Amino acid sequence: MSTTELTRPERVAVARLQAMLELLPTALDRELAPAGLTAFEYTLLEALAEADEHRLRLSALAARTNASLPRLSRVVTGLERKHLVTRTPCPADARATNAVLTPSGLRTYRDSRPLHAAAVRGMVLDALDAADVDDLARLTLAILTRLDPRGRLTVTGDAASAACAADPAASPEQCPADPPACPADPAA
Amino acid sequence: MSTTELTRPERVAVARLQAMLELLPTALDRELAPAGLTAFEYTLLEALAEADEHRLRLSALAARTNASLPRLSRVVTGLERKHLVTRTPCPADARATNAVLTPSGLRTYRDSRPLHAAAVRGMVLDALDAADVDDLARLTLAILTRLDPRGRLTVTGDAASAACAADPAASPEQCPADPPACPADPAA
DNA sequence: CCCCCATGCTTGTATCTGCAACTATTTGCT
DNA sequence: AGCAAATAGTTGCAGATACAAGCATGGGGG
Repeated sequence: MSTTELTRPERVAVARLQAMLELLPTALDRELAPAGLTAFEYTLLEALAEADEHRLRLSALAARTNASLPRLSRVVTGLERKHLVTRTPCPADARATNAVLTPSGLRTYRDSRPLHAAAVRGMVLDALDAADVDDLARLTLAILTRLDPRGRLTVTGDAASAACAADPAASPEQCPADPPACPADPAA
Repeated sequence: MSTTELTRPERVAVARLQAMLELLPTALDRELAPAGLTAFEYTLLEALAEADEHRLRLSALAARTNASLPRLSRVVTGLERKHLVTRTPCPADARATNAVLTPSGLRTYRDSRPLHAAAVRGMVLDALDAADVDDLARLTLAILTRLDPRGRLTVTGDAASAACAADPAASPEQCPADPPACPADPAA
């Protein structure tokens, strides 16, 4: 196992992985297009819908969705233009901004869920049985642990923390909550 | 297994897959940056280096790399600007254009291989054992078969054809060769 | 109390990508 | 032949992203 040459099974796996990396994101976006959303926008709405008060700091949202802050900022601007979210300043920290799901945004998210589920089923899950799904979860976790955007995964090194960063769908509220979770209700 | 709701293991697997889809491509590009290449450019050079006479029609190149023709055209233009490939008209079909690897391009590809291998190892393979690699190959094939860019995979439906389209690294010369492989040497 | 640095976010710029429209060439049908 | 449809590539245009720079606020030492 030299450091330069890959074995044949490795080359096969990597080539297929690369093909999937090339095809899956654009295919997902196309299937979600009827809802007027990109896959990434859907992910944002999902994160907000699951969040307490439907409200999350931009940096927290960026961390959960593995997006850079510049990117997130612009996408949120786009969602604001569509009246699906609003920006509200954080009373506790004037630097921070909360993204808040509007009623319309929540409705859009809920309306899009079946479409999203169908897309994911049609392109990924229908090709796999239950054991395959477990394998997929295992392999992706192993790979994600090595990708480690900043120290979010390896700082602690424990599987729970890794699973948290990788699985916004699993149990988002039990995560360490990167920032101390900005106060939610300024009007109360 | 209703058509709307996903099970929890499914959500976990999908969330991790999505995270990987978000992080892996940009991470690969960053690791390959020292070579002055994007991951996609490297893939193109690899395909040409493995091709007969280091020469491939643009449409064949696009098919092998799962890229759209417009995208490929522009990237090839970029590689031409760097003197890594040249465009040569196909004598047999005046519509077609061959991309040909220059000596400099071949050198660049060979020089970049260790860097690419190290990147792939560091971000993917080192996280997996031999059995995991097999699982990865199996899962990605299953998913790719359902993605099916045009009918390239399912037209025949047999595993060999699917493997061919998904595995340029496996045995590119045994593939059906989408176009009849344009004549190579106009000067001979 | 003030200065320095870290944090949170936004924006300018360059590049990339997809889609659609367009040109040129080949193929098939009559 | 002659014309319609398919194929091969290129390009205009709009939208998206990364990187770097910039701006404002917060948190500590001196």
